Amino acid sequence: MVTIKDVARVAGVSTATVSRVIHGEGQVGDECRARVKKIVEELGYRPNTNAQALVRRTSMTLGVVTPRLSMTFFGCLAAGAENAAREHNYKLLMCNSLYETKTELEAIDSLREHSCDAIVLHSEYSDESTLIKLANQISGLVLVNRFIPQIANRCVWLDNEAGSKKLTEYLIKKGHTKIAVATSVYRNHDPELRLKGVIQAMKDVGLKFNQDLIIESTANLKGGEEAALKLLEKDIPFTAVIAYNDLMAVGVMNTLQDNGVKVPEDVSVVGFDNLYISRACRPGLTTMNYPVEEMANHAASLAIELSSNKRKNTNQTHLFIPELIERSSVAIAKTK
Amino acid sequence: MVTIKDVARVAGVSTATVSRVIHGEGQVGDECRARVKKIVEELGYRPNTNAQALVRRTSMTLGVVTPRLSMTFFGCLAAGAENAAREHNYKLLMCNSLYETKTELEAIDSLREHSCDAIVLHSEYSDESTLIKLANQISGLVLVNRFIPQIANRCVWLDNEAGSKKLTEYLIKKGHTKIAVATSVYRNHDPELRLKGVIQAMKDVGLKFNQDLIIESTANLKGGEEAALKLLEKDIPFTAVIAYNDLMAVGVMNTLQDNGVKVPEDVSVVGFDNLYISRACRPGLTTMNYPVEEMANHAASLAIELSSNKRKNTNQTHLFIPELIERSSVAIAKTK
DNA sequence: TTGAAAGCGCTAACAC
DNA sequence: GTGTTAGCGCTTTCAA
Repeated sequence: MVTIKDVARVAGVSTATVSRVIHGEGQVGDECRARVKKIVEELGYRPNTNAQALVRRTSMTLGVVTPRLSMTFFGCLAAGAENAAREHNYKLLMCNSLYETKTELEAIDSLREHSCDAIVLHSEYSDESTLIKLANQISGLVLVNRFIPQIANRCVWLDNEAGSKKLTEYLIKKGHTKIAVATSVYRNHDPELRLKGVIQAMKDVGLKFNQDLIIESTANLKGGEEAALKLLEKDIPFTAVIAYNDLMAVGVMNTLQDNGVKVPEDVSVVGFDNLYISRACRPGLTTMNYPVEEMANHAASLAIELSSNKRKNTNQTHLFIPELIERSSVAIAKTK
Repeated sequence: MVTIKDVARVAGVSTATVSRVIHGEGQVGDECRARVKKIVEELGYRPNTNAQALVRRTSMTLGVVTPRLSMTFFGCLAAGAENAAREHNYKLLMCNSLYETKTELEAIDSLREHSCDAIVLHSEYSDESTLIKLANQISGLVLVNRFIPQIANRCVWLDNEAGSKKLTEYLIKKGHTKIAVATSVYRNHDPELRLKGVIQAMKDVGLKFNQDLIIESTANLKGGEEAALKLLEKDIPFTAVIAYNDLMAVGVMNTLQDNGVKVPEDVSVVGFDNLYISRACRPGLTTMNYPVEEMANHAASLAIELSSNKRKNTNQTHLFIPELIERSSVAIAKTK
């Protein structure tokens, strides 16, 4: 390993001078600068970031904590963060929290051991007080999926409720009044907010939402399949189903079709997130776009700037609005 | 930030003793050990990993370089690596190479600056000599998708050719003889190997492969759609199409069906990878399982053990065999 | 414009 | 059993 000392020795200067040349700041004579640069090149010298982090007390790394990297949604989140990190010349440290508060906290601790002071966190289960405490301790911590008023400027979030409301209004405009909802068994933030949006939209036009048409299931393909089955068993008429997310929606669509229910002719189905899968399934799924990658990019930049004091903590929040993606899974409601 | 000195001062011992207690090795008196442990707890002391990395010359981090984290396949790869990293108490440093050799090399350089000496690399475009050189420089470098004989023990790979052959044999057994192939425009390793498997399987039973039935396109959903269109235009009879991967296969299936071709009644379609999408699409896609997560886990462990000399470099290679996943996209060939 | 030197937080001989 | 000490590779005053 070639160190700054090696470069200094070969160039016949002090390490301080080499350091100045490397960082392009500080006064260095032209001739000297050129010589050092040449040696750096020849020797293939690259500064050791651990040593730099030690003395600078910051390591130019961005930590990202998400539940599970193998889920497309979180892969996209990580990709967005990576992008921002690269632009800022930061490295990306990744941790899976596996949907557990304990693992999540451990991940953050281990990130801090690495002097990693910019952190983007997607936390579903930790409670607000824990998160607030954390945010107050770590100036570069940014949440990417939740809004907590006390730390508004540290939240990059999507208006789930408004999105869900918009989606429901779209369905109502198409004549749907008997609307079923396939939601997540874990009724935390997002599921609850999205459900709220549905109910509000219906209430706004004087429709009353039938609570019996709420089906709880796991928030994935299989959960969607199971939800559709349960729904069919109930034998309550419905002309549309709003799934918590795209994965569930596809499961619902498939099972409905397998049971002779035509989508969208008999029943319309919509999802949320606009994952790759919503383009691939048949019929193409109408859904709300969740600009995760863009949001993660924004969150990562924010975290980096906050942690390096390039941006001061204000009261501004960072709200994104989902937009409707129309495909082919919705039709005018049957009037019978 | 609380340092080892703080702990030492409060506990009335030297930093060496604290260090011994932290790592549980070296002789320390029981009473003293207990006192130090208590103080560590009280003060919330956590060792600074940058300082540790500096003196130990190794940073307990695993670097993973893949083309693009937002692609499901690479997300799964990263998840598998994360798992192994966690087990070894390593951190995970992620880089996107964006399918470019230059970015890839930069990523590896920056990983090395971090004293990150265990690296898992999914490289599609770099040439063998570059990779061999790299592997010889970095003892903890492991390739996760290629086999290069000179560095056999550093390769964790899937037998693409055998997998593709097996898949083709399955199709032949179902009576298919007119088989089309939708392959990637970038005819590097995997696509070439998989194509080879197809041709070999047919040759083995005395069938000759019609080169006109090879369609090149991008290796994603859209590419599959385009490939199907081109195939239809050619107006050459075929009863099955083997797509380079699941994404293409789904595109092919959808476009075929949109054009009135029934899958699998008229045409059978198969993919490769066994991504989530192959379960979600209709009909369910018959495909070869690519155990990425497991392979990445293995590769990461190997990289870590190699870099820390816990395992010595042998001539053993690390080969995985894909297995057939039967779903509903294949039927007996029509005899007409 | 350049160099000397202190020190970031930690580990590991070596001494006692 | 425990402490002293010399660095790991780098940055950054301060002095020249």
